[in-house]
Amino acid sequence: MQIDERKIRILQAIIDDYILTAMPVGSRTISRKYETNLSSATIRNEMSDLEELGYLAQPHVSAGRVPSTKAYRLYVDMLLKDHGKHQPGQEDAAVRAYFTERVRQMENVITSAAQAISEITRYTAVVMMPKQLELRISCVQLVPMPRGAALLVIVTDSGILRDTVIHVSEHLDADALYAISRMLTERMAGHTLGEVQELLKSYTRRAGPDAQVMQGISELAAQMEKQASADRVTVGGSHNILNYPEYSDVEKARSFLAVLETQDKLMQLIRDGGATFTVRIGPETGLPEMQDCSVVTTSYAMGGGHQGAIGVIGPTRMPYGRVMQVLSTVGKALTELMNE
Amino acid sequence: MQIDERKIRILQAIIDDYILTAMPVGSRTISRKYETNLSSATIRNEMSDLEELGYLAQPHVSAGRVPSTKAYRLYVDMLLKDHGKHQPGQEDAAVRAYFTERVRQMENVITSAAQAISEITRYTAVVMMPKQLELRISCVQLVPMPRGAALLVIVTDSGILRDTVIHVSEHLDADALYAISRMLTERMAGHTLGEVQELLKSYTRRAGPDAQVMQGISELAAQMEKQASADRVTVGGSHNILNYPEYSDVEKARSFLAVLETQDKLMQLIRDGGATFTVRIGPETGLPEMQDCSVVTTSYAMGGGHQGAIGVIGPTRMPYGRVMQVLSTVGKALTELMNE
DNA sequence: GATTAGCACTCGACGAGCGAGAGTGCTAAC
DNA sequence: GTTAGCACTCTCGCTCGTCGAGTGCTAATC
Repeated sequence: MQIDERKIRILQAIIDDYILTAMPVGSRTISRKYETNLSSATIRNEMSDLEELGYLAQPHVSAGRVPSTKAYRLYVDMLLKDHGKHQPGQEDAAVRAYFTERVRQMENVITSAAQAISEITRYTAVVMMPKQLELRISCVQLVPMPRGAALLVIVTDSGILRDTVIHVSEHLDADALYAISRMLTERMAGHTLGEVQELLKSYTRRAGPDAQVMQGISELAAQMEKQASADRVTVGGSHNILNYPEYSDVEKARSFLAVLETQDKLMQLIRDGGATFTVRIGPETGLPEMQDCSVVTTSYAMGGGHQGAIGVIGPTRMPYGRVMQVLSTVGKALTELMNE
Repeated sequence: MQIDERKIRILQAIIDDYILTAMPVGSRTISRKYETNLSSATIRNEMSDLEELGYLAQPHVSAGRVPSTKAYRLYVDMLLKDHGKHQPGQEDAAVRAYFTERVRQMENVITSAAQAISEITRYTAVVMMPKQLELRISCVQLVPMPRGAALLVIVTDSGILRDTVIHVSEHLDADALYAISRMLTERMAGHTLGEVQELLKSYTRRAGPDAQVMQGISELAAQMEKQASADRVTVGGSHNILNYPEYSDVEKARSFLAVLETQDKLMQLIRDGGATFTVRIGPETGLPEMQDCSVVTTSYAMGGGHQGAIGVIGPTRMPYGRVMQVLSTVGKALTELMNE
């Protein structure tokens, strides 16, 4: 048996309705709401065919039909084909506004992006920031704090900054700290985090008034390098999942949330699929805990040819079109932001 | 009728068992596990008295007893009285280690603290950072970025830092930016955020090569002031609540999580209760959504006489002793950190 | 040959009814 | 004051029967 144009139309209607209601769809529903010129009996025959072809499943004999993974696959593939002629949707401007509104600080782009996406889509969002080797120091600054403490700030050329509190001699006043900062910046600017650590090894060995400072820098640099040398991933709106009836079981919700807290599983979920959209449906995610979920991802460009990824995780029953629209808009905005 | 020492002992046993199991406690359980020299019948009589006194309730006639709000109140008040002689518990060192391990960066103390507390206690943690009027600028720094962009960083004396990306003239190289940074810092250091904004108003009006920079500073300062002038509160481990059977109903869990996302309700929950411990049990929280929850809070000292608050939210059935122990330890550590 | 009306059939949801078990309250004895 | 004994109550889990949604099949119609 072959799938023809009418079968596809009906399948689409079933998926649309199921996405809306999360309830098995009956033949009468389709005949009344979508294909008004066909009787329920006809739809029934078509549905029976579609089931035989593997696109539909019945939870039990007297329930309506539910789309299978294969059906979603078809549905998404059709969407993806259309998506080339991505018309800047009605929502586009709103999404963009909402997103840029939220992302102000360089340091928090990732987090803000995840939050924005999750709030717009009402699903769970993940944003991945690729590892950055070769992070170069741009500026080192000691900021005076009360009682012999100082805030040590290191800024890199890509706008990542870290700080930590260190102890310094009480004799050093603001001017002295400033002088040290200038000296440090001059000496370290342009060097990678690794080089700086290497450079400082000799210092820390011989004791001296600056030893504290140098050790602080060394530690902070090490920490920054460690953080930057791994892909980092943030999650936004993790408990949006509770809004959907497929997760009205707390146990399921918990195992879902557990996955989100496991870095490497999360990585596996949004592992890069190329420049354009990737959609993993149900079992395609590769995680048994995510059987009923789909993951839609796309990428954004960081400087230096690196690629980050953003994605949405939700029930397989997801308005893929809308989600892709949002992701695409945010992805573009992120790319611009990173390279502006 | 009066409550005597034995009644209290029995009540305590009931509460302890209920905290452990979350199941109504029967007379036989107490007689076997806690008061082995008394028969279940005796316990039954005592329980009947305790119920009359308002300390116990029965979900239904043939179920065991469940402690009432009043019972928890008594229990907690006794704990609080004992807590003066706060023996540095066995866990103390571990908690402290775990906490300091997590809190490295000044900028993220609040978030890290919330996470640490929630991970240690397995409940939901809230950390409040009091508003800071009079935030003084300590340092302004422009860090070169590719293609006519620069990262503007402002650091305040209390270690808060914010950054934003601004456009600058392409003619300005690293040295020039550094010179500007020095000039800016010299001029602004020691001034409050408000003053700086005032100061800059004149600048932004007359156009010039620096107008971009000045406007950037002004905007960032405004943003920082806005953020700092309100009490800020962060939540950690929000979905720990799903681990407890009283929230096995998704609807309840959702309304719980909704409260956590509402700043002012959250504020209301941990609004300061003085230097020492405050425990709000069930209805005492003042929020109908939190009927079955208790909130334990304590405070930590920031510089300048300001007080922040940290707290734990969990089911009324909570090991109050342990929670207070943890909060006390973390509170002290925070105070030290803030004033070191 | 495709579409449709009609009808028997299937199966889950829901409520009623029942027995088992847990735990109580009361009484009488110690 | 404490305890053993017993009748009583109420929930939980089970089965059973009814209701309704939705199907598949057949025969009639376009």
